[in-house]
Amino acid sequence: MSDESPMRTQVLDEAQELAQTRGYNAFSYRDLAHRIGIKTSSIHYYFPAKEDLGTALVARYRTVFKDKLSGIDAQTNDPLRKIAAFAELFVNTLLSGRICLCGMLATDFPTLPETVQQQVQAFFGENETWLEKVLKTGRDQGVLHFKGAPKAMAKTIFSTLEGAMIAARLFNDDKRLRSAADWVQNALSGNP
Amino acid sequence: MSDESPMRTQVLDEAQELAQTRGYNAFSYRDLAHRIGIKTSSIHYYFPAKEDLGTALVARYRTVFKDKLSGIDAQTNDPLRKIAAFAELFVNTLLSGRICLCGMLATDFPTLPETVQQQVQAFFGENETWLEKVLKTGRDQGVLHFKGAPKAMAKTIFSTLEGAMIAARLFNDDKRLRSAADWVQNALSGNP
DNA sequence: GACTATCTACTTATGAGTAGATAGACTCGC
DNA sequence: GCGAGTCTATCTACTCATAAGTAGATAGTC
Repeated sequence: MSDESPMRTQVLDEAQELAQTRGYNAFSYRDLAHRIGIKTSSIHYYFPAKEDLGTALVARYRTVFKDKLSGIDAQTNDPLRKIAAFAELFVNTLLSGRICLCGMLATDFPTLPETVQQQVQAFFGENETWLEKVLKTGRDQGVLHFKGAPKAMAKTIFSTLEGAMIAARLFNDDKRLRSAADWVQNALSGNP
Repeated sequence: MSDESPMRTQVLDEAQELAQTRGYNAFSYRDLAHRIGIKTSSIHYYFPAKEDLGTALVARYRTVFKDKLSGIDAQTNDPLRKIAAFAELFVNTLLSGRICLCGMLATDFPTLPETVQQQVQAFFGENETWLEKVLKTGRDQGVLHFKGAPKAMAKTIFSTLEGAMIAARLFNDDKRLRSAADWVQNALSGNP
């Protein structure tokens, strides 16, 4: 039952898609089993309880996302470009017909097992810390312009992107997310 | 079974609280019945199917919200104050331990009955139309400053507030929503 | 023979919804 | 002004499907 088992990965993949489109409470082991073509008991073999599946799901998502942030850092040093690339991650997720996994789970929050709640909070924290650093550096360099603490600004930007994703899907309109992302960049770059 | 039946209202009240805290798929007629102290069949008497309950819920929410917008319009003509009062509606909801009903339902969107989906979209539309008008007037008067179409700006502001509510609850931190609201106002008022 | 991965077959609880009984209030004709 | 029927709101008692999880058989692999 190694972490790299193809079946385990497939279960996580399908679970992630369902969680990103329907939410934590709106998919079941049954749904997963049907999609994959196995029995629910086989899923219990890899993830004894749904909590285990949820935890593994967000843990993997966090890892993948951290790698993407590292990718951005490796790609450019320009703070404004970093913000643009960050927003692009969200646009790409939306274009694949999904919402950010942790955006979905954040609305399901009170119904989640505690270990999953902690993972979701950790995801938000990591992203906001990354953004904070970019914002601070950018302001120190004089290329980004905003009032108040970089941490507060980071939280607001992250919230805006998460909210815009949800609204964009509601109307099946990517432009909503795009224009939210543009607004953020415009405001930070100090344009009127 | 008139719309003003106290029991019907109580069912809607409890359902709304559950929907605003847990989401559409995470509450049942059973939960409702337990809370109120009646049997599930009594709820079916007022709302034959969950879809009926969901539709009535959002319909009522829209009406209440429209009244609040009218209240703001009656209270002030200053566009910036209107925006502030609008944001205040969200803060108050959050302080009562809830997320905007339609923010919750927007993430549950693909799992909702069609009639409920339409209601949720209508709610977003109404709010954004109201905001759009305020933004347009404000810019024409020279008191609000932003690039692009008022409609696009309205959508972004609304998304930001919805997203910030969700994130604020995740960390039980009202300040997240407050600082998002402040940022919106700052950006619109043309401060750096 | 132990380990891995899967299956069949089950349990217990829940969810949405239906059928039909009942008790009390309301009303209409005599 | 009273009784027969009707309406309102609730209940009991079900159905059928699903959800999460368990026990234990089995077949292949190391």
